[in-house]
Amino acid sequence: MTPDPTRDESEFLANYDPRAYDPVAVTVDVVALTIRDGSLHVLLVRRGGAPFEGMWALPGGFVHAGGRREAEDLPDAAVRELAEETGLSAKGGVLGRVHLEQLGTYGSPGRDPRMRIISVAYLAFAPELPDPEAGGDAADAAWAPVGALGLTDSGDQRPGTTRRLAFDHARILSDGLERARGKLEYTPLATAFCGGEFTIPELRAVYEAVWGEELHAGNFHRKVLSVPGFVESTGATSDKGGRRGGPRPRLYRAGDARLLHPALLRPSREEEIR
Amino acid sequence: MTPDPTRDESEFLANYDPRAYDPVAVTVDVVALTIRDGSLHVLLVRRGGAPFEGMWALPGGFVHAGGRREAEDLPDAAVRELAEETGLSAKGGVLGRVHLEQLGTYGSPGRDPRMRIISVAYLAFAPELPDPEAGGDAADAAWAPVGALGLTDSGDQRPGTTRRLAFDHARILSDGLERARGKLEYTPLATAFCGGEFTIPELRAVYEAVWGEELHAGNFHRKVLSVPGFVESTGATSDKGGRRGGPRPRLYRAGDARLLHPALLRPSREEEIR
DNA sequence: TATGTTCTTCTCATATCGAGATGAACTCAT
DNA sequence: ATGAGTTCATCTCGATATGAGAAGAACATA
Repeated sequence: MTPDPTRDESEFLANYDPRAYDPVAVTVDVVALTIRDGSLHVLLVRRGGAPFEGMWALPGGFVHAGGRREAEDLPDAAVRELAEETGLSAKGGVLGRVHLEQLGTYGSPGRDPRMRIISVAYLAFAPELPDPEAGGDAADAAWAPVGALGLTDSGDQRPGTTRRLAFDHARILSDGLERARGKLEYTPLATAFCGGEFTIPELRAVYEAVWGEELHAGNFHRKVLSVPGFVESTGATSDKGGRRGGPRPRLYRAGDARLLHPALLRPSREEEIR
Repeated sequence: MTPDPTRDESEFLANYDPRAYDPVAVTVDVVALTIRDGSLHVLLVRRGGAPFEGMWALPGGFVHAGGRREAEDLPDAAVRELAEETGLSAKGGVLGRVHLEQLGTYGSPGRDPRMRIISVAYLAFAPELPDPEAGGDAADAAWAPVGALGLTDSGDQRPGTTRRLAFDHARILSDGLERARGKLEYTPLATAFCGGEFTIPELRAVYEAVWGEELHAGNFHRKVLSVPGFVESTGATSDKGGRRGGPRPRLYRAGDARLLHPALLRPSREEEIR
């Protein structure tokens, strides 16, 4: 995409001093979401050092920009920090199936007391993962139920919430949740929260956990099967019925659709329209 | 959002050396879109210096991070660069009504031959604006018809295109166009391309220019009026008929909706679903 | 075995959409 | 001034999608 510099530019580059620009650092932060016990959880680490020591934060850290270490791309930095701070291995299995997308960039002056820091936030959807193990700069790491973090619509945390989030991470998490809620409407990404094979009720549980409201089981079932490419049947049936009874649901896997058409709109949008 | 550092942290900050991190610079680039003569145009500048001297690029530049100059927020930097390089004044009038939103961040190693540069791209929707005047680092500035840039789906430019784009700006522009196309579906942002008062056919022309396909006039009319809060009537009527005839259309202004419900879906989505 | 739960498929009324048609209002060329 | 062609605004009609509810079969648990 970027052509090689011409010979004229080589001369220019030889005299170029990167230090002539303002000092600024770039970090990545990851909003990693999963479903545990039927409710939405986010991966958090407890900070082992200043600033905000002892508070909880999104996993993340500085991007290797290319000074002493080898330059790494932004998504690679996100996966590396996720692995370093939580022990969730990127190799093959565990992090292999996660969906990773860029969420947004947060760079207000003063968002980090150390210096001017621009943070590129990533959003990850993962099926149920094992408990994380703290590493790197993290004193602790855990899946935290999103509902217990007391997030408000404005991106703050309600007073009295036990796990306080460092920096502007409450805002980043709020933006990530809203993005996730929206993406479930018009993309098949809910399947990224499930394993390789799943049932329609399991898929419905994902929607209910992310959207925070119950859905009409019959209509949801009809809708999922009527959207082309959303899911495809495996022919098999789950070997167990539901925990509280009911017939054994059939098994499906993710289809080849990249967009849901027509979309699966959440019921209670009326309020947020104006 | 970010609490003040505690006393412990003040001590930490006193010993903190920003230079310990890799040298990296942060820039903003702006994809400014408008409708001219019924087709979609993007604001471009011709580079006055290396690298890529003489090629066209999105307006943008380095963020004042807070070293010698005062630290500025990212959206402020976007507006400032837009004003500096194109002469479109940010004060009050011209740039006052533009919609600005963050598009994404581009930071692959090697995207800029000078050093590791992380670029935060912004997307701007503007009503018809005057011709820009080159300033700052720009040798020239102009509204370029998007259709003449030979953009492919993969974010490259077709060979033979006259105006070649520097850096990865073809990719950024492609992403911005796709974002704009999608936003028109479920938000009332098409009104940001119109003036304070507009007619339904003018609004339809915006959709047709951005989506690149003709719409059914009757159904579009019914849809716009049926979505609550999309437009509201001024009671007045345009003083002229269409250029090629027809009755004088009625005038409307933007309503108070922030989301279109139900959405206004583009017809030819079938292809891009898989 | 009895009871309650859940999966899956229907039904039906309502809402929305795509395609086409119509009449009135207007511009432009003759 | 007249006629031809264009466009606005509204309506119709069939096809499709949606929300709410119902019903039967399969299953877990007591």
